[in-house]
Parts: sequence; C-alpha cells; structure tokens
Amino acid sequence: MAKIKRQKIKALLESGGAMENIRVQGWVRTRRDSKGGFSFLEVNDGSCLKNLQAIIDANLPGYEELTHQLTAGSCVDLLGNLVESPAKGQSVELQVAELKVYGTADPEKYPLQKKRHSFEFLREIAHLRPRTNTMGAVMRVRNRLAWAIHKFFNERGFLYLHTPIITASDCEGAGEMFQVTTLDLDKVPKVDGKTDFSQDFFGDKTGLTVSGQLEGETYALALGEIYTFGPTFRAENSNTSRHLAEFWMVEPEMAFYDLDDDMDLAEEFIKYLVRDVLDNCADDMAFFNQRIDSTILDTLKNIVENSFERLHYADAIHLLQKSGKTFQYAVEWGCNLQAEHERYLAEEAFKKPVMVYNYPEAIKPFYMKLNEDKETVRAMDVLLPKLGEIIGGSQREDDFEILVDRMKIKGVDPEEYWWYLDLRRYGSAPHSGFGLGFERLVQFVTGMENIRDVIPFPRTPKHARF
RNA sequence: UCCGGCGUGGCACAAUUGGUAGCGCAAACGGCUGUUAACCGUUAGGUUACAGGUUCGAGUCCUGUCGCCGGAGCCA
Repeated sequence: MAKIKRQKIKALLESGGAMENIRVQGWVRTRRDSKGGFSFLEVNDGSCLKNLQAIIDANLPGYEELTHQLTAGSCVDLLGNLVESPAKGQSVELQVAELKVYGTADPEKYPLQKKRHSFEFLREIAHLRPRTNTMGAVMRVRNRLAWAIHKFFNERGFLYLHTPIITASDCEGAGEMFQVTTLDLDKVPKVDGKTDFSQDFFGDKTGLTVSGQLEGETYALALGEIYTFGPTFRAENSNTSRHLAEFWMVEPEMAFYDLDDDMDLAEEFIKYLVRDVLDNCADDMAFFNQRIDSTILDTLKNIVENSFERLHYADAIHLLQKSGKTFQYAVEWGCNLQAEHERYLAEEAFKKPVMVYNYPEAIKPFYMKLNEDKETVRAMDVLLPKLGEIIGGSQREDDFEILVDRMKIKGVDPEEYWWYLDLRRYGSAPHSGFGLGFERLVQFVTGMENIRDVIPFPRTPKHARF
C-alpha cells in the first residue's frame, strides 16, 4: 500500500470539508475520555494555533494501552477520515482508524501542563516552550515578519548583503563588543605588559559585530541599495525587557537617499510589515489580542492607517518643555531624549509613531551628516507607543574633510577607518540608512511584554543556556 | 550597573500582630458525559531559594549570597 502523506492541520482546518485517508502527525495537547466508547484527542502540529480534534474509538486495537500513552506532550501518528464534527467547537475532526505513538511524555515529569504557565517559568524550559500556544504564535509571526522584510526590500530592488559577524573594527559607537579570541586565557602573550594580539587568530583584536552599517555603506556606494539582516551583539550589561546581548538587526543602506527619503522608507517599511502580519497571521494575531494585549489589533491598525508624525528635535524639546509635565530628566536643547520623553511624544502628544530628526551633533556618532547649522546632524529615530525607539537612522556624512574632523572630535582614529574614508575619497555620494531591531519589531507586533519571549533562545547577561 | 519588588509541593498562588504550612490546577486511582481550559470523588506530594542571626517559637523579623521580575541608564 502506498504511503499516505502527512497533511498539516492548518490545511485540513482551512479545507473545512470531509476527506478520506488522512494522515496527521503532531503532539498531543490534551485528551478527554468518554465512557461513550471513545476518547477526544487534541493534536497540534505547529502549522497553526488551532488543534485538530481526533476521535479514538474504544474498538481500536490496544485502545486501553494506547490511550494510557496519549498524555500531554506525547507525539502521535494518526490515520483516518476527516469528517464533519457533530458537536460545537470545531468544524471538522479526525476519525482515527490507525494510531501510532512515536514518543510518550511521562505525565509525572513532563513540565508543560494544559494550563497557563508564567513566561518566567517557560524561559527555564526554553527547549519545550515552543510547544505552547503563545510561543508557537510568536514564532509564526516572527517568521512571517522575517519573510516580509525580505519581500519588502527585494520588491524594491535592494540587495540582501551578508556583512561579517567577526570584525576588527572597534568602537563603532554602538556599545561594548564581545571579544573573539583563540588565545589561551590562562597564558595570554604580552608585549610591554599588554596583550599581544599579533599572536591571536586574526593577528588583530577582534570582536562580534555591533552593526553591519559601515560595511553596508561600502556596498551601497557600489550597488545602490542594500540591506543586511542578521545577528548583532552587544556586551552591555543591560537588564531590561527591551534588550538582548544577541539580537537580529535589519539595516538598509541606500545611495542617493537624503534624510527625507530615509524617513519615507522607514515609515513605508514599518507599515508594510504590520499590514503583512495583519493580512497573513489573523489567527495568531487574534490570539495575541485576546490573551496578551487587548489593544494590539487597534494599535496596529492605527499604525497602518495614519502617517507618522515628523518633528525636529528642537520642536520636540519645545513640546516637552511646554507639556506641563515634570520629567525625571530635565528637558533642554542638547539633552538626549530619555525613555520618559519618547513615551510622552508617542503615547500622549501624538498617540502614534513619531519620527524625531535633526539631533544635536554632540550626542550622535561621527558618521551622521552635519547640517549647515553645524549644530545638528541628519539623524532620525522612529519612536513607537509603548515600545519606544525601534529605528535609529541617519543620512551619512559624505564630505571627507568634515568626516575626518568629526572622527577626531569623537575620538575615533581615522587611520583605522581608512577604508571607510576611501568611500569619501573616491566617488562619494549622498547616502542614508537605518537600523531596526528585529526582536523589538516582533515585540511590538505581538504585544509581548518581554523581548526574551520573542526570540527562541534569548542571550542576556549571565544567560546563555540552551 | 543603579533603584524597587519577589523567591512557599510539578505549576499558579494563600498563610492575621512571629504561634499546627493551606487552596486550585497538574499527577495517580475511580465515577460520569459528543467532550472541548470538561466535570465529580479519593489519594499522594513541601528541609517555605541558600547560609547565618534574633526569639520559647521564624514562611513571616535582621544580615549575607544566589536567582527572578519591574523600572532606570546604555541602545536596536
């Protein structure tokens, strides 16, 4: 007899009709026995949020022993006919003719129960939490967002660029780096009391990248428009619901874009991604709206339907000063916008995404383009309600002399960045880009409160298990 | 890193002013039902994070350590 191919539960539920000889493989969520002579089995295969209800008739050979093994977490192979369900709660169900248990899950020891668990507990069993409704939904949405990112850029002729993960570029102005070395830490070679990196694997001090931007610029200034999408690393001792030591970042870089073009793209980008999830992850999004954040669907619709507010940094300062609110951190021109300020702008003043641009030169990195006023740079941040900063970007400095000056002011050695300066020596062009924290995007779209619950295996200070 | 909060059966929680550690869910066993976060009954399960201290007596008070959570800073 020919092997019957496995069908995904998602497809079966969408088909909605009766079908013969169906094979379903998945994990048991719960079982309810009926003395009427059968058991109800809830099976999930990860293809969608919903379970498939399977009916195990007591006449099935070995019924007693089999049902005993069908506990939460066990894995099964089911063959049978898909029929219309006589009861409420599901349109179709599987009448099982053959059943095989691939793997049992001892109910005395299996940590997942058919009840709600705290996310804190689930983080301790990160290898099993994908079997929960919430993590399944998060990962399906995360996957959809990742795909939508590639779709968005490829539809616009952007090239997906793979920038290096190991880099010798120090101090890119974006936080502490993890060091990469093959030196024996118990016997570090020294020269004049300092570590001799010439004996290290790369013959230089290297670390994990904090951003692919500088490398991205080199390819944008040859191929026009590129984007990176990969892991980045920050060795900051940040312990918040919005920070990870290892996270994924999307960084488009575009030749011939000025700051306005950059902001246009950022707004279009976020709207595209949100719309894509609303259109394609309806079940999972309904779940988030019901169980995680009852305002999430309204929030996302609001994003898609309204234009982002754009205001000068100087205007943002004025607005904050006139707000009548007392902030923990004083507001004056030249200060960094603190979380409380960003929250006021996005949540109270405008109640929608806000793009603040033209920040003071003094509080931004060397590569951002200096404005004619010499006091501000063409930097922009996209601030979202609840989440805060999700995008940081800028038009890049394309003038050789100004760039060298700003490097010196910021304590960055121009010698070390000779290759970056070459982009301004030879065929320089106006160009812009931005960076988007992928996990923060997933967080925002799902309404999940903690960033550790939107990445499969979160890396945070003192936590690299699994 | 700083500030604040919290660590009690597998999970989620309770325990008056310091005075016999309880409940629900899960589990095991039984009952019942086209059930659906099923329901009903019975049973078992705890060195109250760890180490000290105060006290006749500590889950509760004090000190330290570890862990977790929330907020802040850094940022994406």
